[in-house]
Amino acid sequence: MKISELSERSGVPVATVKFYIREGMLPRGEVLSTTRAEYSEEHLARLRLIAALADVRGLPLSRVRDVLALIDAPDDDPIATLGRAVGALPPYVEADRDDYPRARAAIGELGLTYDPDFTAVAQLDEALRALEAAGLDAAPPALRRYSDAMRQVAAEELAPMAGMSRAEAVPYAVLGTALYEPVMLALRRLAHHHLLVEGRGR
Amino acid sequence: MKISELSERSGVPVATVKFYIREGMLPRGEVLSTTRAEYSEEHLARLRLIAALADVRGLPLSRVRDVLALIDAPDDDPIATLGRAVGALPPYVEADRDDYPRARAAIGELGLTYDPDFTAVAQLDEALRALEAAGLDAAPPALRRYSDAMRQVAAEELAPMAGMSRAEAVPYAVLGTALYEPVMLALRRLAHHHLLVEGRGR
DNA sequence: TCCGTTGGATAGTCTCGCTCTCCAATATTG
DNA sequence: CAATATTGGAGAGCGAGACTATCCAACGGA
Repeated sequence: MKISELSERSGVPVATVKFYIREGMLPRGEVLSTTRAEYSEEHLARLRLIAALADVRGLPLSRVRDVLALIDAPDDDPIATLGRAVGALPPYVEADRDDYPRARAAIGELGLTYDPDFTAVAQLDEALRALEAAGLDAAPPALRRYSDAMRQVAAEELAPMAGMSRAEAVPYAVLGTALYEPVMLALRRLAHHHLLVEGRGR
Repeated sequence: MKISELSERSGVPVATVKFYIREGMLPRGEVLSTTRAEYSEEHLARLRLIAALADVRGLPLSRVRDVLALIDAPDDDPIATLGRAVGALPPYVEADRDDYPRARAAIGELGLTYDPDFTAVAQLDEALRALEAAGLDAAPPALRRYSDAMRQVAAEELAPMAGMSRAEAVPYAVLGTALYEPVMLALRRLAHHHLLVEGRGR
């Protein structure tokens, strides 16, 4: 297909497609002549992935680039690759330290694995710091309700990955992490609403 | 306290504090003389709230303003106020339509309350659209694992609100929604990691 | 007394994410 | 076959957002 079709089918303006190509996020189409280049279904899928991360999740393009780079070149350790890939998603923290006291304590009490190289540890530490600063309860007992629910969810989510190659697993896991998060958060808010409305109605 | 102390205790640069005051997000201190103004603990709390929403959650200042406005002037219906307040948090959607087919179907099957005025409905619809576009499973059975977990979490979270006045409840609910979300997401990622590492170790 | 700090206003800066303009070459249409 | 439209590609330009730097007159502390 030509660039105008690619644009129509993805909903991304032609000028923006060109911009993504220039930025190296989307490969150039196969050049047929000076005024023709052919784009494949793979280009479309890639473009939709970029749009999903950038528009739906609101990732800055620099983060989208990071995620794409990890998808393109997963290294030998798929767990480490996955860790870095989901680390590119919000909330953004600089993993500059190697000691995360709040997160370490919480993770220990909750029976999870503490690995300072995994970005989620820094994210948790930062989130707990913010809770404390705002005067909300950040102690392990209050966190238990979240960790129990999340372990259950995580176990069900990982089941489909059992039969995948690592080349398939990384984009799947990144997309899944990125795109199910808003679903989960919306359902939490809807559950609050449901409980409040129900409580008032009676 | 003076502005320099306010700045130190909050970690926000003086120039930025001035900027927030100019933008009307933070009230001016009580003017004592041409070169002195007195800031209270409430100013500090407000500033920390702004910093939590803007820095930790990465909200655009326009959204922070929306949240603050709702905290400052909750209207007569606390549930509607709460709905609009959490609607100011990401993910951002314009609630322009009044029909959200995917969300409506999912909410119906999951036994929740469908209310098109509640922003989370639009957020869910958008999130499901993105899932479909990416080829991931957005059907109600796949969503069940999230809704079950979220209902359980939501019920435990609402318990402390029973004894609050509505003036207390709105900021509490907004802050809680905003600040526990990253905790929950980090724990989900940690649970994935834990399960993967554990599975590999054996 | 005198230097450093303060509150307050204005203008400047930097990044991001496009979007606009241009161009020559090629398709398409009448 | 001529006239017109469209294409791929490159560069510069732009508008929003969020600060940040400069300036200034008026204090206040040593």
